Amino acid sequence: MKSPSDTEAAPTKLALRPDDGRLLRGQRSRAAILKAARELFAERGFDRATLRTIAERAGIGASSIYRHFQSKEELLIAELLDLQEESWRQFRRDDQRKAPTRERVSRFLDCQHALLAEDSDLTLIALRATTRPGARVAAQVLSLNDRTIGLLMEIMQMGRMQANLKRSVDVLEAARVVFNITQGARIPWANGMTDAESCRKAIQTGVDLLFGGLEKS
Amino acid sequence: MKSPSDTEAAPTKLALRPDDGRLLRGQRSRAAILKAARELFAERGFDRATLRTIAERAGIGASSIYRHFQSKEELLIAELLDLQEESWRQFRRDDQRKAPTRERVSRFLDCQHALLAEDSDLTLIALRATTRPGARVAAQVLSLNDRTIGLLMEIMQMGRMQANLKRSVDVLEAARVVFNITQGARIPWANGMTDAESCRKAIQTGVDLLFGGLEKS
DNA sequence: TCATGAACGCGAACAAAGTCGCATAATGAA
DNA sequence: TTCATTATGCGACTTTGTTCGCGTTCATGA
Repeated sequence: MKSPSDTEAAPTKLALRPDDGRLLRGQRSRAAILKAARELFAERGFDRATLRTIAERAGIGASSIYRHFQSKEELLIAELLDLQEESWRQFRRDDQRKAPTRERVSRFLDCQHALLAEDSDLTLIALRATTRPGARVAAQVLSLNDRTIGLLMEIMQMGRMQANLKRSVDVLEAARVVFNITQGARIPWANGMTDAESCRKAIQTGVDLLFGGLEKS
Repeated sequence: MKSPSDTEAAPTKLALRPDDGRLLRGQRSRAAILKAARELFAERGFDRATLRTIAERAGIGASSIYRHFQSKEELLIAELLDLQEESWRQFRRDDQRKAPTRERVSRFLDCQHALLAEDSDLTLIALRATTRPGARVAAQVLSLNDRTIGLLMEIMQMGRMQANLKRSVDVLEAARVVFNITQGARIPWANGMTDAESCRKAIQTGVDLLFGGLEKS
């Protein structure tokens, strides 16, 4: 399910149309574009899939894509949003809220990894999008990241309450660190320097390190 | 018929020319390009600085740039390489090898931050470069990252030896985590979501968390 | 019925990175 | 000198994401 723009900073739209009308045509097009894009991204990878090719397969003109998306990257990001939702759903489905925090975090990351590991372009383009300050994709990815961090924070906050973690821990910062560990570990993987499994292990090792700490106590 | 000497041992140059000749012209051009590029990047930012503008200011043709660099991004990366060296030099200049590991790491990161904080494009484009698998820029940045990680590892290894850190710590992984913390913290900053000082604090907080660990002992 | 306005679609055009084939210049060998 | 070689330079061209202006469709309100 998606409702990406709840409040559109609305300049007060003068006349809202009911959900039916010529919007249907638009929705069909949007779906066709996304389908074609996902296929072509899977076949050739993001950079080799041309907007003109995508448009052709979707049966519309290339420039029409911009009626529905603001940039090529947004085509992939739309997919990433869906995938993240899915991974969170999977996590929640059999999450043991009373399990040790470290374990819960670990499972959360594994769920995410399992879905991302199927398509390195998702990671890559999301990262690239964050190097476009001001663009909508950048904001989208950044806000997606914030949601991920929020979920991690939630888990860790619960652990802190249950005296599972140190009282002094700043859960927001801790969640950020965990998130950064995953992001960092995925870069070499997305560049083909390591395989998905090494990436997963790197993430888990990093999390273990963070939980245990480095200093002698 | 032709190019019989194109065996596979590429590194062996078939016909070495002395260091002087028309190479001088090339070196001058290369320097002029870099100078023009740095100026224009500073004036307008990376994305708004056009290769043709850079070429014009450097007094050569746009396509000639590709005799010296493989991509626009490489123009910035060259600068980043210099800057990193400089930051390491600064760190070493008054590094106290006997100081607590946490402090040394902290200082290392501050040195790095001080130089990077002056130009967010450096961070941004370096990150973007890592989303171009196969490109030379990607390899350059990745290898630069590895060097940074190596230095961090060196510091932490020393700490481990001096019983400053837990024996069980995997210093390579720990160094990676520290590095990832810095990378992750810089993304919101480069996107204008936070200022340089918040970025610095985020890094330091993250490192503190990592050193102390999350779990109750 | 007809004007209105909004969402959609399209081809042409633009911008800018990157490629190609050829020209030039400098060097050493014959 | 002359020739071969090689680094450098360049303008025309290609590619590709994106913009623009104009046309089309269609629900609504008078």
